[in-house]
Amino acid sequence: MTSNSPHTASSRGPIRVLLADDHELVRDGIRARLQKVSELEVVGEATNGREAVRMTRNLKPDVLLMDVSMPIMNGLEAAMEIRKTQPGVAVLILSVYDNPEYVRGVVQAGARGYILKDISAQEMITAITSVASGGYFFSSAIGPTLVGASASAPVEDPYGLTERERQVLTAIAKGQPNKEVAAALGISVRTVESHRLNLREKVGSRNAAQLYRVAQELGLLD
Amino acid sequence: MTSNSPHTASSRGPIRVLLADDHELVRDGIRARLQKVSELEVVGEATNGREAVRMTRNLKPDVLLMDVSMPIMNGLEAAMEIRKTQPGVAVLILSVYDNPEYVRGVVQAGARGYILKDISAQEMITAITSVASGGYFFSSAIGPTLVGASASAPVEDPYGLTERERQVLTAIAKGQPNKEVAAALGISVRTVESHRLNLREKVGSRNAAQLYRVAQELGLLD
DNA sequence: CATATTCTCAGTAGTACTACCGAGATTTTC
DNA sequence: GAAAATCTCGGTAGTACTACTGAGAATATG
Repeated sequence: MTSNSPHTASSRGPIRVLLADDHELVRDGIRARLQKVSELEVVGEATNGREAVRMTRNLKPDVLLMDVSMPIMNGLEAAMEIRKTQPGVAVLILSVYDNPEYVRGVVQAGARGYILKDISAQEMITAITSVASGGYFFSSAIGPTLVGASASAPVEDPYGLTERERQVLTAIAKGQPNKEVAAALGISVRTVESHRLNLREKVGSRNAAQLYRVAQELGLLD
Repeated sequence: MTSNSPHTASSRGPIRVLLADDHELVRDGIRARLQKVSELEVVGEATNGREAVRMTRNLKPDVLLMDVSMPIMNGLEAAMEIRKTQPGVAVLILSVYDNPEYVRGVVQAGARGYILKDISAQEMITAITSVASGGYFFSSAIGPTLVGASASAPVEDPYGLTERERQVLTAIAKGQPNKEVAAALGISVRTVESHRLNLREKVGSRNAAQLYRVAQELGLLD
């Protein structure tokens, strides 16, 4: 419950924002957006990671809104540096990639949020307010990533398994030997073995050890 | 980038909030907090999960601010139900637990945020605004959890496995039969069998099928 | 230095799984 | 209504895994 002096609008006036992006056009666009809101104040602009770190030290903004890809020092490296030296500054990462891998890396680097560049003005303002007041913010598009895939998409079956095969696979993944699977499904052990053989062929695994992976991949567990 | 009609303050007036908590005291407290802000409107109060689901259907709030622990139907079950029937409603979970396990479960259940009950009024308002405008919000205290163990925390080993056992387990999880594991590690097949036996004992699984799960749990794969 | 742990390996036996073959019954598909 | 797919089950054989006991060597641990 240790909150690093979260920003409260009433206590300190406007939220001070430092922008970091190597494209002037993008910076201008963001600045134009944020200027419309009185609670936000853009206190500076950096064009690369190193500059962002230095300016953060001098300007002490509440929020650093920073692009991931920048010359000299990228957003992730800068975020790590800032976490170590200026932990009170909330870093909000701006990116064009909705790649799942990125999000994890960004949070690990110490960022407090991750938003995509196609975000609306309203959402961007909300995101800045969120991280300034001590929270974590993520664009809705990358939300499912937080859980680790499998959430929203019902998972396509790339193996073409039949209903019965999925039942057998589920039981196997739970660790049940053929005898128990047979009893549970009311069929012969030999039939279970048949299914097992077909399963291995379809998913391309040599033995039972890997069937768990597939079962999980198909979302048969939970 | 499919956003389920995110709330924009300018377009639809105040954010409509439905409260769900079995303690009247807590509801009163939240209501008192939110009433101070003109952009928020509490449209109803539910005292359990089932009621929350029903009221959500009728009142169609923008945000459902809901406790996890409630009688009849808890917050997680309610969240899952709402995701299926009312995906447009952003569920924000309120909890006293900062348990890492909970957060994942909550997001998997379809919630758009997780805040602790010791949160400040300012933060709570920000959180509601965040999820209403299409984002995900998490209290700062539970932020590190989002990364998912494996990174920041070196993953506690609840089974007390030795280094060698982890090596064997990793190979087994990849689907290698004992003979190959033995060859890879330069030891006898019998030794691998010993490790295998010890592994099953330590992690409590009957056969190889479940060892994959453990390997993954310990982050031995990636 | 005694003790404990880990890693190593073996014997024996039983159970489970894998790899083929074939085949009847039922349902779905064209 | 024929063809294809699915689900069912059996034989035979070989390989892999499980269970239990025992034990030597190297490495911590106290």
